[in-house]
Amino acid sequence: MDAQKLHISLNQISPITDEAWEEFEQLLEPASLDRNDHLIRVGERTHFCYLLTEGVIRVYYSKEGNEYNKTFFVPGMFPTALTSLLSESPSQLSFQALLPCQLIKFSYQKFRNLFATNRCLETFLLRVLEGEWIKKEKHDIQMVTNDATTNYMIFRETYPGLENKIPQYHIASYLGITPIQLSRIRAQLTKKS
Amino acid sequence: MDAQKLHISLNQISPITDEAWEEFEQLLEPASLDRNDHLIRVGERTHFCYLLTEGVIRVYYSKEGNEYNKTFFVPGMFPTALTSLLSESPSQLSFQALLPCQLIKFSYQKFRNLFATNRCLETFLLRVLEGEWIKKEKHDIQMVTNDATTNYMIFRETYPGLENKIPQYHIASYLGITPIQLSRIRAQLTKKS
DNA sequence: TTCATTCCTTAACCTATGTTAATGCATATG
DNA sequence: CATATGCATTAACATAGGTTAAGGAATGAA
Repeated sequence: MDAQKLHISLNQISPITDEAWEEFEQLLEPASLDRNDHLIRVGERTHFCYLLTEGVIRVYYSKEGNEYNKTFFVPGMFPTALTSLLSESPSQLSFQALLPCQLIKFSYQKFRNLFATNRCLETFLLRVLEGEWIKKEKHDIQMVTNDATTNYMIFRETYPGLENKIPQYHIASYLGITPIQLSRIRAQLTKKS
Repeated sequence: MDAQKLHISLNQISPITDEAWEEFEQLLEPASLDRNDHLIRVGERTHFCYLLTEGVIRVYYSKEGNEYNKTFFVPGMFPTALTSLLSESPSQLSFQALLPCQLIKFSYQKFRNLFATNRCLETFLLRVLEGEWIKKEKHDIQMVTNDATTNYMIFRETYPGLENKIPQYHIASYLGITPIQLSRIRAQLTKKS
């Protein structure tokens, strides 16, 4: 993805002036991950924001040896450990590439330094945080109020094509069920149709 | 709660200079709610931030006639519809007093207007958002990785004394189970001890 | 006091999901 | 090619939790 396309794409979230963009553009660096590489591991700190342009990343937390997938990032999203970044504390979550990934990264600190002269960037950040918050709230409501079958169907709509690119057990973990139960659900769905 | 005590208390979240406090203090207004009154109903917009000084407020979402308790606010917390406030959109959540409540409220817009001259207030807001985010993340992890019995015991530690002040079915809803199941859990816990 | 309302508990039964284990099918590796 | 490894499926059984329904304690109103 070239810089101009990126500017247009980010503008849709919140307008960024040409002057702000010129400064911001200086901060951008490409990054890439192999399959199964970690972007961030639990307990690590991060000082970068990321934008995913290619691939898939899962976010998960671990407890007593088990892993729980919390969400997936697909191109256009920001696979950034916000908690860690904002509060300068170790991440409670891990971010792992499930497919080879291409990203654009930039220093959060340097980004913040631009706020003084470019208010629109601060507004942009707030918009992103709002968006994440709203998305999370919606997702939470969904997960609680629906059964696993419904959530599986919503998953398929939300991430078209993804179910064929990653192992089923990652999807099961995301749905809060075992791979066995997911298999039962899939069997039942194909039987019905 | 008088203004000075409030300043000291908020200072612990993020420092607020005396000058900033003097301006901020002008915005504060008292508010109160009777038991079962709503602070915000789903679909409404809000333009105020609230600090709870007395009482208990539940946050819930509704779907197909059912209500799902998401969290409880106790004194010292900010029962504010952040999503609605930040993005100026209707709230997806409702806020209801479960006991008579005393609050302090202030206009979010007027508060933001102070940012230009008092950077520390903006930092304060960011700290609060961070805190909410981190708390939510921790809570989510808890709810997913534990069974209902464990979460019930955590509830009792997190909100000491609360379980005797509000109906059990609100607690059950918070735990994601029916009042019947909560009753079974309680019976089992007393049997064991 | 009596009656109604609210809410907690208990029982009986049912369903979704977890656990363990066996099978089979890919794909990778010697 | 033969074997190993990773993953999805299926079956059999166990358990947590939902549903319906009934009863009883507390509270408030007539």
